[in-house]
Amino acid sequence: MVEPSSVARGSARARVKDQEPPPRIGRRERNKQEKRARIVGAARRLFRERGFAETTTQQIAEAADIGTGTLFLYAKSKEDILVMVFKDEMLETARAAFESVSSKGSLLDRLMHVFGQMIRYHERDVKLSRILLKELVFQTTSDRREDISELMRGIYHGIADLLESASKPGRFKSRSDAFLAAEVVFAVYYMGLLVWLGQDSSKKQFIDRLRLKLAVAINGLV
Amino acid sequence: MVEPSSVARGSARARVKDQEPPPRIGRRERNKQEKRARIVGAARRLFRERGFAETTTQQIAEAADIGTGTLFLYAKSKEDILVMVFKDEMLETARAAFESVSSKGSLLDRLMHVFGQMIRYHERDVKLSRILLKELVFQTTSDRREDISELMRGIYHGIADLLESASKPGRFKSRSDAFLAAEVVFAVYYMGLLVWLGQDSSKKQFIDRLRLKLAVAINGLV
DNA sequence: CTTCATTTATGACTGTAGTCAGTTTATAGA
DNA sequence: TCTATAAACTGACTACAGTCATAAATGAAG
Repeated sequence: MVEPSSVARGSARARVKDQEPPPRIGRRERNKQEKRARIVGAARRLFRERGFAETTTQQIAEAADIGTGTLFLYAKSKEDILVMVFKDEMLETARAAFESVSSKGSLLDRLMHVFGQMIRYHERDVKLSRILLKELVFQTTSDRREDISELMRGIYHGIADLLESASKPGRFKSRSDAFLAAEVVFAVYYMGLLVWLGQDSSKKQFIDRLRLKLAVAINGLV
Repeated sequence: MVEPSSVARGSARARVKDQEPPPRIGRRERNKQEKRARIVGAARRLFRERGFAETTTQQIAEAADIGTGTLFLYAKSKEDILVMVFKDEMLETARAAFESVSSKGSLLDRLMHVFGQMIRYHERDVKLSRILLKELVFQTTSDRREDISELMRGIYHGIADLLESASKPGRFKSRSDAFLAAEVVFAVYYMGLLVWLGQDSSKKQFIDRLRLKLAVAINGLV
């Protein structure tokens, strides 16, 4: 932007002379990826530092060193940016939560361990997580939908694994049966989480109540 | 507004002479209520006719014959108006659904009857319901929160009644036990609804899957 | 290297939600 | 009745998300 084009060309030439493998296929693609990364990075920092409402798309664009219009080539809306930014972190959090679950303990304990980890993640920035979770169930763009179903698939698989390993062999006729049960478990968690983040009631109360609800679900309602 | 004050005074006098009980306490209050009703009426019509995004707050204010600024004295945001407008309809729908449930049939059938009615309500305007349900779990203003917990209480009570009448006497130690189970049931319904409204997958598939999930929850996960 | 077509980038611009300083209207007290 | 105080109202205004016509960059073909 400030840099004269001659200098830019020069550095490009220099790069070709260096030992890098031929960047032939996809300079465009690399530029795009790099720009996307800059956007995500800048947005994450700003959202964390100032909050969602207090960050303007202008500021994000500026911090990512791109034009305002360009930002909306990478995300359809401000909310879209939010999901784009935190989806990976959430997926990673979920993965770590499932990995760290001990094979000992009851099914309920294991589920609570997993959800406990996730809750701790959201606890770090309640205000932000609130908006994030609200947007997760309301995605318009197909790109973002793909992100979300990746996240959901991961979580459902994890829960289904837990359920299968804790129930007697014949309980689930198929994987999709276990998936169904996983959806039930997740629904209970997610709704509770939304309500907790909405009103800031105490974490302990939320956790205790979640445990009770999951126990009810596991053992049957009637 | 257009009316000269003398005429207004005259009519006030006339009213006093009539048989109406002294309207002393609260002319202001009545004006407010009337204005609020106009806002809700106008907003409902416009949202239904044109959709949420396509309706501007200016249009609502105009249709309700009030200034732009006044609108935001009655609702904190456009989303707030949406909830304000449809909360009553939803409560009424829920009430009717619980009332029309037959005392015959399994618990699952009865639950599905209730949810079926609610689903039919949302089916009328998927796009609008989608935004509405998204906002329901994300209310900022205390007024709106009150509205929503009224709605929720109503639904939880209804479900709890169904659960209690369908289980053997000692199953629920207290009403709050039944409430807990009701929350589980509702979470499963609500999450399913959100996903259904989000992607427009077929209603039949949604209903079938909801039935399966509720069966799983009723009989226990493991 | 030089077209040319296509993809990507840009920032001035637009429409709208929400605010606020100033005004009007209701009520209570004299 | 008139006056003072507080509540309710107002629309010009502001700030910001998102658009769009135009420009630059890229790569393919000659």
